[in-house]
Amino acid sequence: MEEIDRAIVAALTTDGRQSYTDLAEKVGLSVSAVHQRVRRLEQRGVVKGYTARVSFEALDLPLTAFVAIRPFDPSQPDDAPVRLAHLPEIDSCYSVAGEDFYLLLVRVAGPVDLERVLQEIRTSANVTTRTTVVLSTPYEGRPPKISGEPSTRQRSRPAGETAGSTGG
Amino acid sequence: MEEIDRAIVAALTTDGRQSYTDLAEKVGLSVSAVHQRVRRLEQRGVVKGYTARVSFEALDLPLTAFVAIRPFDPSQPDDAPVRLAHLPEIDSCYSVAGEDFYLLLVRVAGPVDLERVLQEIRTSANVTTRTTVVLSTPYEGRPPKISGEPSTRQRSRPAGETAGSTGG
DNA sequence: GTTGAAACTCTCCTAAC
DNA sequence: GTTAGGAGAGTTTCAAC
Repeated sequence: MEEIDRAIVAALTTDGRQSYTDLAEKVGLSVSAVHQRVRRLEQRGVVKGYTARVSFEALDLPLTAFVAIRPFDPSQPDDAPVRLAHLPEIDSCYSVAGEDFYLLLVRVAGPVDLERVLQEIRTSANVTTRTTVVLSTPYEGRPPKISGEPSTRQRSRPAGETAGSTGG
Repeated sequence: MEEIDRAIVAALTTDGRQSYTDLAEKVGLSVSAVHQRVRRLEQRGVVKGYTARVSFEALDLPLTAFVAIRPFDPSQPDDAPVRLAHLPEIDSCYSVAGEDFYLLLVRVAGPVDLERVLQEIRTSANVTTRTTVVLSTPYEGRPPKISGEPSTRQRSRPAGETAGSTGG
């Protein structure tokens, strides 16, 4: 992807609601050009959507924790993500390498809710849990690398080949 | 916080760029009323900003990993977050309870970059690392609980007392 | 705290270069 | 890629309830 597109994405990650006028000024293009690039980024799925950054403390969810889970019976079908999807306290679910199967990020009001959610996780997905409580969050969800020129970066597919493109 | 404000926050978390017209229709208020509530939520810091949700694969950052760090010398001043802030590959930094001091979420292009970032983390903050590679992400950054009525939720401070309020 | 209307800005499309 | 124009929609403020 081009450098100017990365700059647009970085700007939209910092402020997803800024006007195309501001965006155009930041990346040094006209409003029309920026508008067209943003539409293309959205169509290509590079920009998947927009969301508000919220204060979880203000939402009465001051306690964050990571919950590593592994199944009681590893031979059973592994559908923990779908079995846990109904729990609104789970912010994110990562399938991970290592001893654990999944790593969950949960946000609750306090220890009492955490205990309840852990019980619900265990019973819903038939798993054991190992919980790491977050004490503070120095930073979270920072904008991705603005990066002008990739130097040491390896590629996952041969150069010149693009996924899903047949020439149109 | 009121139920209607929570509904607004939930809607903005799902789509941070929707118009006040749509927002008003969803929560059953007029456009002006919704607009005023959103402004108050922003001023109170409940809504801290807006950001684009991006595809890290499309940004050539397909490899996500959790990096748990702990210092070589625990007696040294603990300023790892600031010493690591210059690394754009670090998405989030959590101070955690347990054996480790911090848990980092990093996003890179591949194993080669991961190795480089790990070395930079170790040298920048004088820490050891234990890395957990993310294989896939079933879901991430889900909207927080919409919640109409808190039942089992405990409070972190006495009812009727609000932080920073002296009567204004 | 809510409503409705007016003024303004921005988005979005079109056309020509 | 750029500039220019313009219709429509959305944002923001204002006065009144």
